Amino acid sequence: MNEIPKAYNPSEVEDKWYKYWLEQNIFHSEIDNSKEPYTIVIPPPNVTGILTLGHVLNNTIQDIYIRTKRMQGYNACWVPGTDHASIATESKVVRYLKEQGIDKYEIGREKFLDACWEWTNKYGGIIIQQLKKLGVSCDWERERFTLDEDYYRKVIETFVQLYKEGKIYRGEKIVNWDPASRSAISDEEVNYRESNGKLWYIKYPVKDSKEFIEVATTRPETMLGDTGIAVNPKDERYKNLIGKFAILPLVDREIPIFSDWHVESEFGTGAVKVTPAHDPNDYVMGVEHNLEMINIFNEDASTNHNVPEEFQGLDRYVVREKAISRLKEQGYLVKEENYTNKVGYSERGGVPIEPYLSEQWFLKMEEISKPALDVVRNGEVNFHPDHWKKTYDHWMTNIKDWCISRQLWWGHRIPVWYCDDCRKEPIVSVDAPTKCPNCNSKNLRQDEDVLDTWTSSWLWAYDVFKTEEEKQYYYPTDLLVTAPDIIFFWVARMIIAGMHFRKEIPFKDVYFTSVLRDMQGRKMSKTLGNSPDPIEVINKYGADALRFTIIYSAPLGQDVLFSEDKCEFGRNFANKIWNAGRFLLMNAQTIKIDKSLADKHLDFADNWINSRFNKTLRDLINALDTFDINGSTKIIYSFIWNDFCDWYIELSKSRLYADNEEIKSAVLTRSIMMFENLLKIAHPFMPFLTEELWQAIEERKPGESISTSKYPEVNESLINEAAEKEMDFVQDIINGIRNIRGEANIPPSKALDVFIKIENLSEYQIEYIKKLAKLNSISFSSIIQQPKQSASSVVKGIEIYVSLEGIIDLDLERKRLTKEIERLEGSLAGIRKKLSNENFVKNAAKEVVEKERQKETDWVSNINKLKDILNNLN
RNA sequence: GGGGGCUUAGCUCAGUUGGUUUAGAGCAUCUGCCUUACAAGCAGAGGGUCGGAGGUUCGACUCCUUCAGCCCCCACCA
Repeated sequence: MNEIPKAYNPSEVEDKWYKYWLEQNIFHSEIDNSKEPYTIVIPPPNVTGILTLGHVLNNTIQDIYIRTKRMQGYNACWVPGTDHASIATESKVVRYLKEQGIDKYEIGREKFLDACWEWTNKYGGIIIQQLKKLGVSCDWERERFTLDEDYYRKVIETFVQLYKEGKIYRGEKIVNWDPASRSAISDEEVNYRESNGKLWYIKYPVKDSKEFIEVATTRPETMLGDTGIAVNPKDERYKNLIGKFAILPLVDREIPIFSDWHVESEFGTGAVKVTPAHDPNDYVMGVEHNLEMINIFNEDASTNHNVPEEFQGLDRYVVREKAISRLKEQGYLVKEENYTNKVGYSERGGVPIEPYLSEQWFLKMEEISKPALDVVRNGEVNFHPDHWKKTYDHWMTNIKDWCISRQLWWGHRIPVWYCDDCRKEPIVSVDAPTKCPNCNSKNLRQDEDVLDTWTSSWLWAYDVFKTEEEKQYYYPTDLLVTAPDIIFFWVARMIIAGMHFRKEIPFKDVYFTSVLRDMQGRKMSKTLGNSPDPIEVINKYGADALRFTIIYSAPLGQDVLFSEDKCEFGRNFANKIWNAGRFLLMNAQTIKIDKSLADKHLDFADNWINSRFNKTLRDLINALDTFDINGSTKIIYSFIWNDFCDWYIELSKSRLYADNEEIKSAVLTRSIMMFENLLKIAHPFMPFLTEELWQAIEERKPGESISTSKYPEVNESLINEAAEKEMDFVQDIINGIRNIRGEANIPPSKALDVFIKIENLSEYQIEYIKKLAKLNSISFSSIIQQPKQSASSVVKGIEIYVSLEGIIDLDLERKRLTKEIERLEGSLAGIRKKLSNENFVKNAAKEVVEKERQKETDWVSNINKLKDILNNLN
């Protein structure tokens, strides 16, 4: 290695090492009973999705744990895969076909599914390739897809099992209907958005009277399906009307006026038009009061034949306009007001949902969710940050039955068959029945619907493993890392499934990642175009830089504001490590590496860095254990940059440039060994750079990798307070001199002469101070007098004089000293105030008081010395 | 209407169970440097009465109450 580029170039090394890791099969895990498993299952991205910064954050965190545990000797297994994402994928394919002039319903189920598979095969590999660019160490041999044949079967088996347990039923209910994909969706798939609408006041004539009853509505078009009017039982205004009938304008239907506690007298007019087929609340009232349920919409939310002819076949919003203008013409519209309310949108379809009465399959949740609630409450499953526990608890205790059928084709088809001949009980079976068990008819028809995507992903934590042996070994998994927005969709349901089907928790810890926002705090989204493409960022800054930056800026439980140029931070850090390596390796070309000298010629700098490293390692492991992953990056950063680069390497230079070959070898060998340690602890965060440097340090055996090297262990005996104290002292002296130099703008090329009033300084201390403070000479003795034309500093009671003959600005120096004296006097005043407070002396801990007393004497001494210096300045 | 989170330097954020002088880092700013690892760098400096008010305490960025602002989640006000 003769020429090492000055700057780290990630694009030259990343692909090379990823390929190497795959070739060496480093990420693959097999059952090994001699090792403890450490398992993570990936939150499977949508099969045709592309990588977002959210994925980057979440997969980097998983990779950090997997890589750390792998190096620590665990059998680390990270199972990757993708989700067929029923509705998301299907709507993409529908849109694509539409652009080609092809209609889903015209080509039919089979051809449509062919198109979906084609689409999946075309785009399905993209996100996987992108994840590899990020450097994640998934076991790709275990890659799974929720529509894999055997996985598909598991989903079906689960349905059948639940059906047999009596947990699944079919029923007609109001569901959230997505008119764009013409399917039911679950409550969780509806997003509510503020919308500026109107509140229309409409009067309905009361039958056999001249009176009117006035109602208010945000959705006048639904009046075509009105079958009642409700008022609060206590509302005096309407008491006389209860039991009478109103005549529905435009339709001419007689509808009953009744009372119901759901109605709030204060809102609107206090009278509510009731449309049981198109409003969940009205539905409840409809059932209680035996109202007619008139469905006025087709599946695409256009009006059907249940409305008067002039309104038929129109889009719901067209009907709204038309209804209003008719009402106006006929004098029924009283007034309209601006009104802000929340409108539910389909998460995938992006259009307002329509509450819609239809026949669907439901899963009873109450009973099966109980054990899942317990394990979170009692801490078998831990959330990080743990305040999500509350959210979880609230949802779980108010859980509703889950609508699991979707009027879609891309997914797991519901394993239910109906006999067209006897029309008895539906046949529920994993394998297709050949004949009806009741009448032997072969006229069987399978349910057209598929299952909600999440009925496949809730099995993910264990059914990604194919055999029972593997499930026994790898399950429960250790950690789940996911975005908090799928806590109900996925996390809760996985815990439910784990507890119900395997009687075991699916994972011990759940880490909820930050939500990524742009620098204005807006959520990153495709439509805003404010989300940088991670691959472009990787190409520009490097995968390691992106990984480190995003983790460094993502504190647990808080949103993170991110922009591409923040990655300069990570890039600079990578470059810093690169150059530290470059320095060591360049020296290794001329200085012999000799591991037998590793413990020879130790001085306090060596003891200090060992001490710092072991403390750092201890802190780092603790941070990872407590899921303070953001903190862990800070620990690594400051050790590498400040301790190792700024001080240790700089200190080692004076010994590396001396002429004792053995000392040179000892120092360089040690430095490189320390560097290797630091590469190891940084590796899970920045895998590519660290592998590149680790491989460059020495000739490695074929197949060796830092990924499988042994993670350092804390050696408490190397934690050395004396060495840290000594280092502290030397650093203070150097900083004092540097401050004088900086303040006086003396260029580093001008070597200074320094006098220190101290009895003794070791040879190393002298060398280090000279080197780092750029001194020409250093004189010390306990009787040194303040030289003329010198600047001064008092460090830990020790006077330091920097001779500045001919260049000193006495005014400036006086100012500097005065400022320092004022600073100390300020602090002293604070301490004295404390100490003169009897209660403090009486109540505070003895050590604290003692510390303050010590400070007082120290500061008084420093101040006096500085005052003398100031007085004698000439 | 409930629940949760946030508010510390111009910007983005640290600050562990309340007690090392005058609260830290990175970026940005200013000054001096191409010092043979790194200008993506080195050295130095300036910059914050920790959102407001009150309280607990010998002592509060840290604990409590309250107010204000911002953000999320949940909930059947048509």
